[in-house]
Amino acid sequence: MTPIRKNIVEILYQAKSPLSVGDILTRLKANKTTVYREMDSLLYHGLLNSIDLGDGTKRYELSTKGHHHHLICIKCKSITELHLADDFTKEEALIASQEKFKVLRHALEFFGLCQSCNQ
Amino acid sequence: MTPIRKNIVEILYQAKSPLSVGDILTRLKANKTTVYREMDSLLYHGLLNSIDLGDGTKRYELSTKGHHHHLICIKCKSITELHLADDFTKEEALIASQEKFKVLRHALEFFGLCQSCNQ
DNA sequence: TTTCGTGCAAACACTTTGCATTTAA
DNA sequence: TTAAATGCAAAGTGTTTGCACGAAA
Repeated sequence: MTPIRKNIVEILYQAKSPLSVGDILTRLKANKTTVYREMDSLLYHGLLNSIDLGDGTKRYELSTKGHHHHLICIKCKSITELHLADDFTKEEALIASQEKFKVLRHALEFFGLCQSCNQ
Repeated sequence: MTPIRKNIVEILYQAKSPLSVGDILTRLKANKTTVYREMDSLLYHGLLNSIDLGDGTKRYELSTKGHHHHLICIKCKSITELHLADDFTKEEALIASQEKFKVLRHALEFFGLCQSCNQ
C-alpha cells in the first residue's frame, strides 16, 4: 500500500459519486500516468469497480460499496446510487439456459431527471 | 435523406450487432467527420440508439429494432441482442416514488462468456 | 543491486471543430 | 445564388506506452 494508492482509496472513500481519473487528479498531486496505473491495479485486485456512463470517461468506486446501480441526471449530470432488491439472478439463469451465455456481471444504469432538474 | 445517410442506415440495417463509426468507415467510402455528424443527426432524430460497452467507443443500432439489452462476451467481444420480457416498469415506478427521479431510459448489459468461449 | 513506485513526454484512439469546397435546390 | 452536404486538417480529450530516475528492500 503505497502513499498514492492509499490517497486514492481515501479519496474514493469520501466521494459521494464515482470519480474519473481527472476528478482524482484535482484532489491529489500526482502524475496522471501513476493514477491510471493505480486504477488498473486496484481494479485488477478487485478493490474497485469501474462504471461507464456513456460519456467516454471511466469512473471508479470502491467495491466495498457493494453491487448497485446508478441514477444519472442527463441535465446536471449528478449520479446517485440505487440499491435494488432484485439482483437479476432469475434473468441470468434464463440467459444461461436459453442463450448459452455465462453471465459474470451486469451493468444497469437509469438515465433521466433528478428531482431538482425535473421542475 | 442524403446518399451517405441512406448508406449508413442501410449498413446498420444489415449489421448483426451495434457498429462504431470506425466499423461504418470500413464499409463506406466517406469522411469520418461526415459520419460522426450523420450519427449525431440520426441520433437526434431518434432513428438510432447509442450504446456504450465501456471500451471508450460508442456503437449505434437502428432504434427500429426496439428496446433490448446486450450480452457481451469479454473474450471474443461478440455482442448478442437480448430481448427480456420484463422492461423494468416496476423498478422505474419505484424509483420515481422513492428517489423522486424521473427515468427516461435505462441501459442494461450483461458481460460474460459466450458459448464457444466458455469451453 | 535489484525491484518497485513515480514521473515526464510522446504516442494513441476516438471524437469534435474550423473552415474550405462541392452539390443541389 | 444560396443553403445544405461533404471533406480535410487540426485540435481536443481520455488513455496508454516507453523510458528514465529515485527510493526501498
